[in-house]
Amino acid sequence: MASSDVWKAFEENEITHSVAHHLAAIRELKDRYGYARVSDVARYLDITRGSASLTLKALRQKGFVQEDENKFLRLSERGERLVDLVLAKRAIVRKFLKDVLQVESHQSEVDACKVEHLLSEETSEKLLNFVRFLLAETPEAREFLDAFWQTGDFCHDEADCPICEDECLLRIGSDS
Amino acid sequence: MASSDVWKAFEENEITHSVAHHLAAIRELKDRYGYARVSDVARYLDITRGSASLTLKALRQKGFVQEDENKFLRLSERGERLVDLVLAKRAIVRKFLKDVLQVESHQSEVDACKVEHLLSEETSEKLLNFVRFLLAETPEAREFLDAFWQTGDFCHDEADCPICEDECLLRIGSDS
DNA sequence: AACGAGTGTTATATTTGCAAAACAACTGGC
DNA sequence: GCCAGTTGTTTTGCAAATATAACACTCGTT
Repeated sequence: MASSDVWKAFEENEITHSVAHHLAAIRELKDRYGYARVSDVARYLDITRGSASLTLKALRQKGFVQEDENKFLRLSERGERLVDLVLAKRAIVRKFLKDVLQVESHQSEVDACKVEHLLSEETSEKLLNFVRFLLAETPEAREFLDAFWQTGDFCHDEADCPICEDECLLRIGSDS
Repeated sequence: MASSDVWKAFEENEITHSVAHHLAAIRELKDRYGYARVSDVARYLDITRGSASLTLKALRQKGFVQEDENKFLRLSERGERLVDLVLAKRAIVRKFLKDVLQVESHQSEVDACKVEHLLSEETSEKLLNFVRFLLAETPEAREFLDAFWQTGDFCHDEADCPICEDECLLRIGSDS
């Protein structure tokens, strides 16, 4: 009766959305200004210093962040790797949404940001490959994309829809 | 200095992951067994009745769920629409991951389940269209997919990568 | 009538993420 | 040297989402 193993996996992520952005903030701030302190992170994320201080303390204890003698923050090796992964996922998804699906730019940003820390490595890698292939200038990719973009709305008819044969998804396209 | 409007949008979702699955449980249980009570939902989701009771009470107050004289639950009109959307998004993503990217089946399930309630309507609709077009038997789609699947790993070279020109994502492909 | 199983609710606790406020330490201008 | 501003920490409080445990109701069996 229970199909609970799948949906409960939602909790079991290495990091939370909030943590991902704390780490990314350090990366970004160091890149841009050469350093990142607690206050800088707080300002960047538009939260209070107290809040940032607590979150970053936890991240220090978990070994993702280290602190300078001058209270300058930096990512540990693990932290760097984690941020690499998260930022890569965000960039891949954003690229896919914006440049392939042609989702509006800001919306691409938001959606990519929401899922960046949730995607598995397998999915991310395969999506990366897919987007790379799609946007490379091979003839197959070019022709396919041209055809796709030109077609606009496709298949509002249940009969020959390759998804609806499994489960009916037409409702999503009809009233919104 | 602050780019905080994007990442804080994570909170602003119509429903949470948990709520999505409570609603989907009602749908599923009614389809399968003809009725859904608090305990049935709890069993289905493998949580305690107390927890389900509270969540469902909130959903009743928000007008997504209604209750029979016999304590049987059913989705309101709004609830039905919401579940339609969520399940459609899950199905679209799963289909895309599994049948296009060829992500392993269970992983597709898990990843789809994690993002189902986070995607915007715009993204979902465009993804739906994309997958439909891709899996329809047009020559462009066929040739493209054949070429893609056959190629396997693509472009492990930063130089001609259409994503890395913007931001370097190669790290994701190299060590995992 | 009484009991046990199943059901639903409530009371209480935990965790997470944030804000607000109080405090100590440092810094730079005067 | 002093004072103002900035920084980092800590304490406290809050809200949301969940969990557990205890309680109350109903119903069928005996």
